[in-house]
Amino acid sequence: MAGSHKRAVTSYDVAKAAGVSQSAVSRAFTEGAKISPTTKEKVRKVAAELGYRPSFIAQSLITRRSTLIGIVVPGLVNPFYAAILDELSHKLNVMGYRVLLFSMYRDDDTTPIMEEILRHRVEALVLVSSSLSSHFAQECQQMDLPVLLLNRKVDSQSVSSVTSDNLGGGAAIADFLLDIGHQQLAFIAGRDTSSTSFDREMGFRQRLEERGARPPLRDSGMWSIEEAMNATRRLMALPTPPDALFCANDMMAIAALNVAVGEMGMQAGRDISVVGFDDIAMSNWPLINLTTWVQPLAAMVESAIAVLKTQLENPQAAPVQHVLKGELVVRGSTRPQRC
Amino acid sequence: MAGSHKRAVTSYDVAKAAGVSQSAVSRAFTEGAKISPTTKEKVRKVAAELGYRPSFIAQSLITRRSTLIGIVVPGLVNPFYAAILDELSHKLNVMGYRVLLFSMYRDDDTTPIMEEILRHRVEALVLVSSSLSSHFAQECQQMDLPVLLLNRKVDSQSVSSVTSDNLGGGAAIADFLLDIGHQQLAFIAGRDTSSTSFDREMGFRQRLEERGARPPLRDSGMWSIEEAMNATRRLMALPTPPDALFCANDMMAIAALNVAVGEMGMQAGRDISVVGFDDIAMSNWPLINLTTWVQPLAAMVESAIAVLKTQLENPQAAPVQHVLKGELVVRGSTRPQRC
DNA sequence: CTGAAAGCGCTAACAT
DNA sequence: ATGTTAGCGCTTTCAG
Repeated sequence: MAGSHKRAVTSYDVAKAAGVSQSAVSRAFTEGAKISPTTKEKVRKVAAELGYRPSFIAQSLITRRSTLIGIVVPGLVNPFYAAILDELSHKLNVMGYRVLLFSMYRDDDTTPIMEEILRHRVEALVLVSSSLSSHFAQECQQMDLPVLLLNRKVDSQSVSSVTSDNLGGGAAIADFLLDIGHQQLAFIAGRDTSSTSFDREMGFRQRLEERGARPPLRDSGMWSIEEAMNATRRLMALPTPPDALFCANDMMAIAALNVAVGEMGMQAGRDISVVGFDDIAMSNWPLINLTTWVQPLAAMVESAIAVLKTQLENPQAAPVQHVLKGELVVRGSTRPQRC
Repeated sequence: MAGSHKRAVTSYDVAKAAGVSQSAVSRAFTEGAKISPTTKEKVRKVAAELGYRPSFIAQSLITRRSTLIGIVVPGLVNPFYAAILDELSHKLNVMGYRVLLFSMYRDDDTTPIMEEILRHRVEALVLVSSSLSSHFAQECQQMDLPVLLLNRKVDSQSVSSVTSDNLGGGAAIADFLLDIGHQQLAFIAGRDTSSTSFDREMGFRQRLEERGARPPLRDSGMWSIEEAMNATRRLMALPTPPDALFCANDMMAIAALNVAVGEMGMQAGRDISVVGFDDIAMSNWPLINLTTWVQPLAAMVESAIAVLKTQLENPQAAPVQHVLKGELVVRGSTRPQRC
């Protein structure tokens, strides 16, 4: 009979086999339940023989706790997201939660995914680098469902978020590039809808302006390797090409490096300076050696967990916006301090 | 009251508000159910106003279908695994399944995770690059739960697996390295427990032997960047260091490149040849430019999906072992054919 | 300490 | 086409 699974062993089956009531079986698998060691042992033994495992589904229905946390990530090709998911899911597992994963493409509509997630009665929802319509934000709030934006924020303060100081990072990079003597800067943006790209650019531009520097050239890499390579090619083909490139994330900076160094034969740190944002693992590899802004990934995940914990304990807790600070790490892709 | 979520809207609430029976509400949300367009509209309107969403939990309990697929990955720092998970979860979502994710460290014991997964009544289980105790293999089979090993196989043919031709890949790399004139080869292994590393090495060694070449030097990188760098340092410090390195995966090959090129100032493709296995995205970057064996990731995921589909339709279907073929892609990290 | 009974939110016969 | 009823597998009063 196609598609028909064998019926799973139920607590009732165990009860019958062990000669006890069904509730005894339940108690045998409930920490701190009133049950004699004797029957507990007996029940557990029979259960093991029969291959009984309490169903989370039935349990969830009655306790109204799914122990599920929904996580939405914008794809996993960017190692930064992969690393976040890795950390996050581990910590959540340790806390006794299971992860319901939704990997979506950047331009997917989140609405159907949100509907799905809510139908699963997740106990909390983490959106990594993606946003939430105000409609759902409101709805989640109404149903006391904790929602957390990680590495993304929205204007309204009604939804919790954990980000790093994108504005400050952009500004520090402007300072750095100016300090080492660059004249013609350029910015390669992520997507226009992204608060992170926006803030990084904003911080960058403002500091440039404050210091009376020329505004940067600009192109968009759409957060994609391919597009960032194209953007780099376009910028370098300009009549007055930039002598320094600030890319909104490491993946795009590495793409720029691949074009400038790999394709055009330039030497990074001499002919051109390239700066990224994130500090993904490979940026530290000798072969890449990218100067970048360190987003404190571990701290961000830690903070996310902390926020989740308080919201889980007290659903009425007010949303919080955490902004963690990062730091510039100077490597070989930028030229040394001018003498 | 801490921790108490607002009770979710139920079909009964909607029924009352819409002046219909509870089953009418159920039918309004069931494709192709016998219900008049009029009441369906009415119910849906009221449901939308109340924010009603059918509970997957209650649905699962009664239909005995969780629409959940468990996926176990050995961490996500290796982009190859991240890419697999990305592909796989997308396709599964499209098929109407949700993904329950478990990211474990390589040396974690899978037993507690397996227990958890089974309690969720997943409809199938995919283990990426990790193995299954014969005990669970048997238990899953008994309960008609499809299990699939992806990028890993076990000796017993009782569990389905999808791999690429690791043996053939290792052999082809031996041929290639010999053909371009290398004398002293070395192999950097993954973990000893890994069938993939084992098969790649086996194919490599056998071909070397067949062609009367010296057996390779050997060290282990434990699938880790750090360890692979250490292994490379050890090998290169030998009295007769190797002139060519075959690493059991791309991450370790890139680590080797980082040491040989970045640290020791060698030029890859001239002073030494390095070959990887997987063909992760970054291996194709000009800055890395790694010669490697292409594991057909898309085809492997496709095949995994196909296997899953048949097993899902017919739980009694016999396990299958799919071995897909890959191909060598020659890039700059190996020296050109000798003239 | 243990069993009986109620019911979590829903689907699927079964009636009407 | 619609309502009524009986569970899905479990936790949790409530008696005993």
